[in-house]
Amino acid sequence: MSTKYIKPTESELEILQVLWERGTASVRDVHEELAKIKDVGYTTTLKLMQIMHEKGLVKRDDTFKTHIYQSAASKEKTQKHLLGKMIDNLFGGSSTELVIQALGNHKASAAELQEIQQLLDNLKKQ
Amino acid sequence: MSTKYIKPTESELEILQVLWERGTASVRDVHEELAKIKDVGYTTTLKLMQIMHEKGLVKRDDTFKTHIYQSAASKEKTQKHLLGKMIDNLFGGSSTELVIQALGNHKASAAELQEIQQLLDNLKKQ
DNA sequence: AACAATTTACGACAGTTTTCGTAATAAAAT
DNA sequence: ATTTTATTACGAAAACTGTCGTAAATTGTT
Repeated sequence: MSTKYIKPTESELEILQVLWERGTASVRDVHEELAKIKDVGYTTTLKLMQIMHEKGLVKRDDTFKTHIYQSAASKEKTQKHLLGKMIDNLFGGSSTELVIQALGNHKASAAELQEIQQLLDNLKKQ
Repeated sequence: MSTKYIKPTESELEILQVLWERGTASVRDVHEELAKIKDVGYTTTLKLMQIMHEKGLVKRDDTFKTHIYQSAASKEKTQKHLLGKMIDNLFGGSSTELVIQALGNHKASAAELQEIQQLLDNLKKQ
């Protein structure tokens, strides 16, 4: 495969977040979401999304004046990639170490713990 | 607290990695470690570490000609911070979702699963 | 003391990221 | 049809990252 993975920047990730949530969205849609959490101009969001399109991070339908964007990669795929990178960079390649840190710091609800338990049981059966 | 956390870049993380491993190190020490895994000039490593010092990412003893550096933050603290950021940015604030992804993708050994199980049992008791 | 080697300091440059203003274009409203 | 509004395109600039060369300062060697 010749498709090289491109790591989204932090701002790009914020935009992808919105796109994943909505499926498809215009620049205006995305911008209004972002404006809730940060102070940024409309054309900044536009430019960012145009660059993301050049990079291949997003696809878009430009049939109509208002272009409609969507993420090129699924949320899961991106999570997997970035997580793998972080495990290598910060946790010496040990996903277990990362899991322990994640569980140790943030407290999960009983239901969430149950979910993890189930996953753990499955892994043990192999 | 007024101490704003500064996110290390990827190159800075490579340097921190060495510092965490060795505790303290000179630029030369760090550079020789990095030279094993990447092709980079000495002054590049030096400059990076100087900038890290300005940012407060590392401390140094410049009593002698050869300055001795060490990380300003522990590995655990940095892991915690970056992990938290990733959970917010990529996993909608759910550490559980991250744990599931991490466990699902990378296979852990039986011993590691046991370790996670133990941690999970502890969490359940609360 | 003179020379060589090591280290830091400094400046510069290319590439990327984030920012936004202005102009051009298209659509909608009057 | 004219005017207003919304959107895209484009260019530019500031900030940051990663790169290294050269000079200055310090230490070590002969």
